[in-house]
Amino acid sequence: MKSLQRLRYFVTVADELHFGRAAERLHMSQPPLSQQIQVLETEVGFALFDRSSRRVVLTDEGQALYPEAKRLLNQSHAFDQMASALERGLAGRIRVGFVDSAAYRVMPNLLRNLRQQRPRVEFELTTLTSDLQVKALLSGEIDIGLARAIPPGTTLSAQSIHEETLVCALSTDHELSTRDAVSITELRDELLIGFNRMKSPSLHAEMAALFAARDLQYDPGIEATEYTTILGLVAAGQGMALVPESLRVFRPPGLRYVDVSDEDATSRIMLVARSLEASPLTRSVVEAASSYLGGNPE
Amino acid sequence: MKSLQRLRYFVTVADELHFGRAAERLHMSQPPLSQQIQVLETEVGFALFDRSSRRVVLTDEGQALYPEAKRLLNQSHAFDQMASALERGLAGRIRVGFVDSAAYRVMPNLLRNLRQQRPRVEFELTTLTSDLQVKALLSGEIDIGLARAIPPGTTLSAQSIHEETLVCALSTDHELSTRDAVSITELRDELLIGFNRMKSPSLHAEMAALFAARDLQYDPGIEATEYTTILGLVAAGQGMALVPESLRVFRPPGLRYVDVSDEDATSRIMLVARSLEASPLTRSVVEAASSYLGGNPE
DNA sequence: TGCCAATGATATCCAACGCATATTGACAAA
DNA sequence: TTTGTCAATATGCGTTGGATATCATTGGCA
Repeated sequence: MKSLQRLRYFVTVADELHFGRAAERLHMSQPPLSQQIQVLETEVGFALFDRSSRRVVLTDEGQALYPEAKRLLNQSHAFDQMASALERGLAGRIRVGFVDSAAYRVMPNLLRNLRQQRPRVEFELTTLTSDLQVKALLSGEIDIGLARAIPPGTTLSAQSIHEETLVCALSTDHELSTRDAVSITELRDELLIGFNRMKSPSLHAEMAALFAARDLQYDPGIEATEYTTILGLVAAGQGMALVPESLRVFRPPGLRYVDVSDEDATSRIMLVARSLEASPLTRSVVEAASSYLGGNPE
Repeated sequence: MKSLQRLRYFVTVADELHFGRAAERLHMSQPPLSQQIQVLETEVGFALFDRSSRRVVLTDEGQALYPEAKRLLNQSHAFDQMASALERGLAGRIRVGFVDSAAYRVMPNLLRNLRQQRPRVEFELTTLTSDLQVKALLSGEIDIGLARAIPPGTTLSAQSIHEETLVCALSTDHELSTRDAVSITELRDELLIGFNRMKSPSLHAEMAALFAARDLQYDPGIEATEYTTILGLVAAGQGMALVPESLRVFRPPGLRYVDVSDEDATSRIMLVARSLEASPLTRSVVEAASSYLGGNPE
């Protein structure tokens, strides 16, 4: 097929069975329409219409070709739709990095929401620690991050998308395990398990700040890089830890969660992206994600 | 989408990732190719390629659009295939009329063969007596007929596609029913059941000629318009009949078939079509059908 | 560091294509 | 026979898409 335009002419004439009316619908005059149909007929090698000055009908071949032409025009429309969606950032592939602790509540909820709002966007998911997300964003390996803490002074844009209270995870053997709630100051002499200060400096710093506000030192005796590891160690009786409450879905034997009474004992999940140089797609997805704003359906 | 040509350019450049080579493959020079890509990029509203003077890569959006473009080009190719098939008579819808006695052997075999040779042709089948087929052909109601006898002097083209011997169908009560074979002259005084001479004059005439060659009168006492009716009457003891041997598949109780010894006691099925004014499709199907020539797989 | 080869973009020109207007030709109804 | 309708033909023109020539950028290499 040489020209989609001619095909539109064919379909329109086939629909109207009248050159004059078809030309009108196509916003053109009748003679060139007749010409273009003739051109198409020589292209395919047979007559598409039987026409007298009184009536126009499709030939058998024209009838057989009509649905094929329709299909082609539909496909052309689909192409335009796709191009338009891509232009407005409503379609494409976007790479998302997220902390493993978001995998159980925040990420599933957000993803369900995004898939609904941006059905033509494909998401490529990777779990990364908060600090690795920053690196991956800056190097272009991911487009969006869901991090718990980001270091200050980057060129990244960030906004809180979900906030939750911290709870204290401790062994069922521990004397505090029967309490309804504990305060951070009560943890002064406890053995804490926390994030690796080399691999996750930002998260470590956030906890340190929480303790410093109470003139306490945050100095975990054991360090890990994932919440699941930390919880495993707690269950094994190696110490206690402050973790976001969404981690409560983990209930290994020997482990108990106790509320933390301090108002500021919270952890936020930030939506992070390159502020400059963000593609329309990224911008569009960030916009869709921020309208979600941590709503918690369950 | 405005132009399929531009889309071909896009796909080719995306395949080669090199404007010079792509232009070569497209049998054109490089500058207009660059131009057309630029035109396409303004049409869709975003860049399709990231290009330096050293290397060309698809943008994310270009990558997302590529499969859609491929689909569109595939559909275009399908359209061309269809047009070409229609032009050469390899596709379309063709209306076939056939005598009911061909429904049991000739028509199924022929149809199986045709579907294989012309997979894109749709067949619309109607049973019609030989003489009605002639009328339907001339009025354009059918395109091809499978008839046992056609009147002389029409503008129709006809060729034998299947020839079979006649057998004598008679009641098991009849004295000849135990014979291995009978000759036509032996039927001189028998009560015959034959075709209606008004509704099927050609078929009647053919039988009459067979008898006349032996100085016999063909004068059936009972007339019908379908072989199945005739056989039913024979089984009911109303008389005997000469029928094509393919009717032997009908074995109602009380009916027996006996060979006819006369060499010329045959019936042919003719492939009939309008000789002038035949569409390429009809011509093509006639050609395919005549190559089959009554081969009898079983 | 500076030159060269490779490669895509730009400039300019021209032929072909597709559209418009005006007119003709065919055909059916009054 | 006339008239009205409708598609086809004739002619002219602006736009598009192609070619050739040239420029600009960049990475490799001496």
